[in-house]
Amino acid sequence: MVKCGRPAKGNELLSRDRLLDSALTLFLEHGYGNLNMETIARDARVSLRTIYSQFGGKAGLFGALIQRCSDQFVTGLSEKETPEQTLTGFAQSYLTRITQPDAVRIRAILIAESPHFPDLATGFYQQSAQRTLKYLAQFFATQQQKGHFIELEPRFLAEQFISALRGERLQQLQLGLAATPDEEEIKVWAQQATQLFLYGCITLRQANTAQQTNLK
Amino acid sequence: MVKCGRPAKGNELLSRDRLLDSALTLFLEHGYGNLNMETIARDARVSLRTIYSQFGGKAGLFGALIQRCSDQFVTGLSEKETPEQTLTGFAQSYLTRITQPDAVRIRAILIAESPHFPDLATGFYQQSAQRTLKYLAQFFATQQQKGHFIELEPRFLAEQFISALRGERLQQLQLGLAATPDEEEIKVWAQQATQLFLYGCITLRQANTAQQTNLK
DNA sequence: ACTAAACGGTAATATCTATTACTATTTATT
DNA sequence: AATAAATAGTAATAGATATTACCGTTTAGT
Repeated sequence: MVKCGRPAKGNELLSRDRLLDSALTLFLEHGYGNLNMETIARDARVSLRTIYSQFGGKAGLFGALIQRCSDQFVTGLSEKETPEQTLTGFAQSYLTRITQPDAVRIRAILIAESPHFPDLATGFYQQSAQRTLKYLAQFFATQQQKGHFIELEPRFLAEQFISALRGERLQQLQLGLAATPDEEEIKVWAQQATQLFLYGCITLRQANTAQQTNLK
Repeated sequence: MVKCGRPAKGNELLSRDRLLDSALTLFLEHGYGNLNMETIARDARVSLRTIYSQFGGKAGLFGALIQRCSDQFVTGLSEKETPEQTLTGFAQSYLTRITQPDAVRIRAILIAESPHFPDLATGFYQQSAQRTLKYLAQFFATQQQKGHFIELEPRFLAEQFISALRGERLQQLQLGLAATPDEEEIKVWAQQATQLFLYGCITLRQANTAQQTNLK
């Protein structure tokens, strides 16, 4: 017989967190359709009834999970000396996050289930990608005012920069065809992608300088 | 009672094609896990036994489907007057193909099932993406010899160009958050992405010219 | 102390579905 | 004509699983 009964005061959220942790791990491992509730309950040392009373069912549990980890995908910028350094720094943080196996997996699962959970997909995207894009766009807008970047929609620049960062490697990661890059690989990756992108949107004078000094 | 029995000579492949067509449509609509064999059999006016004797099972049927449609994702280049025109033309063809709802969906399903069908994912990627990237890399290599592009790995340039083309919009499409673009949208999309990319890898003299003439 | 709330554990329910079996039918092959 | 091959249609098999029900236990609130 294991300890059971109404939880002591203060511990009310303990089992809830433990449940969410277990469920996240298991969903990442098995995906949505191939994971059964009993496995979750056993792993979290929680009764099936508790899951249903707290989350309403499998879908509710999955939704709560996605919402809880949406924030982890937001990446901000920290200003450095030059725009290039700022963007390269951002690129490294961003790539480090989204190439994590768990991050790749959660995206894949969400893509797979998005037809069944359209609201969840929307919420996740707004909480993660949209916010990151907003920070980037603000940065580009500011730099444009300083005359450092050509006059294109800041939002467009932000989207294209993010897209340039992802690269083909992320597609391969998503299909399980490539290994998670280590820190050194990400560094090179971030730098090359950022440079290639920059010389397309930095103003001409600076572009010349950068091209002559940084590219061999 | 419906016609049955051994098929007449010449019609042997008829039911096989009809089966594959039905299965493709249904897989696209329901995904892999949410589609049952009975639905496929009814839709294709085929018995369950026929499916199992021809494809071995659900997995075999799915595999045959993916292989049959891999080729449709390969896009080649047709040389135009300038590199920019060539790449823009390619961009339009490429975007037109990969933004088709069916193409988006098949990719999403494959991503979702890639843990269960690693070989299928590998085969699909090699048949489609790898071949397209190869064409692009050859083009960049040729242009580099003519001195039109900076000296970076042609393969890297090809990957970054493809990635730039996809843009954030494709992510949104994959999550079901955006509508399929029409021809006009794709035209703008292709042009903007190509230009932004080009001024990062085209040689300086040409970059200057293009920037002055094509960018407002 | 007493009641209600929240829990764990087991089992039952109800449904869904991949796969196989079986029978009757049509055509190819000899 | 006789046999084998390939099919359609129906039903059976076997297994999985989301959800609910029930029972005993522990703690909060009064």
